[in-house]
Amino acid sequence: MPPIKLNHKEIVSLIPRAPYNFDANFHKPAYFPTPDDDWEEGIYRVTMLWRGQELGLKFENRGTTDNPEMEIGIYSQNPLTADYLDDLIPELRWRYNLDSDISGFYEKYRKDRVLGPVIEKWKGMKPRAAASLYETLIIYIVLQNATVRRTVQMMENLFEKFGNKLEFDGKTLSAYWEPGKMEEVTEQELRDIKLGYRAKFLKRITEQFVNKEIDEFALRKMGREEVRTEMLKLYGIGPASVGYLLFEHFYFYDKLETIPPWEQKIMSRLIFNEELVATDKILGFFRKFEGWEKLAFNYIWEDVFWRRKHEHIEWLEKEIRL
DNA sequence: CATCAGGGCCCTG
DNA sequence: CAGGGCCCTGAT
Repeated sequence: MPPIKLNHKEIVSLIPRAPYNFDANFHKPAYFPTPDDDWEEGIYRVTMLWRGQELGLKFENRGTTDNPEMEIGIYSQNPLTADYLDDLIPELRWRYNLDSDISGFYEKYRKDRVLGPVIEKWKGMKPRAAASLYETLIIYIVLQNATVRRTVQMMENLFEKFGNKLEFDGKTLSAYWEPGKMEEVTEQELRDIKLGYRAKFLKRITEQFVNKEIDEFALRKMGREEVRTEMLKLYGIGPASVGYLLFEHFYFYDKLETIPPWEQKIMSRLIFNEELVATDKILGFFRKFEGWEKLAFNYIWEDVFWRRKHEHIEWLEKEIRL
């Protein structure tokens, strides 16, 4: 299938709440790569499926961390109406976390021995959902019990089978699909593209979205515990996936409760300079960042993956299993 | 060659 | 609440 050309373009300008670090928010070096987006300094391109339309988005940095501004090129196959755009903008503000206020975090921990320097370096960095809840759940399912290479393989197979390719601004990127498209296939067809036992999880979750049993917009208004309870009802979503969802998708910055083994190894090195420290001890370290435990964890985490881009860190390479 | 664990989760006893 | 099984892949 040749790519769909998105020849119409609208431009909007948005001002995030300061501080907002453009590159640290659009590019997350700790994530495995997916074919739906593309980053270079100051420019981020991504596809988006919104209200039945396939879009190409090009974000360009037009400001600074303390005085942030961005221009967004919105590419589409057919012209977009003013109503459509009015509805899209708030969604972009949510997905790229333009509005949440993290100034309290900086005021409190600016002088912290461990966190202070990292905050200084990455001021204005936040988690961002980027994708819809359905799309994010697919990612968490294929992450489970798999190495990065295998996760990448599964995502590629999924995009190949269900997604379209969109061409805009000289690039071709893959787009996600409506749940209905995956609903049509059998579990066996999903197994055929090497999803293994995860095929059942995806089928069941897809069904729940097709039947409109999950309302992402209602979830965004709920409190943390309520969201946790709702997400745990999803077949194939357990405590580890929920831990990521709460922070990365629903922007709860507090309550660090569990540390998966992989993160435990890396945090042991970063904080205690030891090979392996008990999770209780690591949790104890983060307890002092009350109300911001997850965000504190995330700053230290993202920092080492950014460093990895231009610095060889031997022990880290061993932990990143491809 | 066979065996095993991996950015988990479900189900059973 | 502990432990087996699960898809597939690369490491040993």
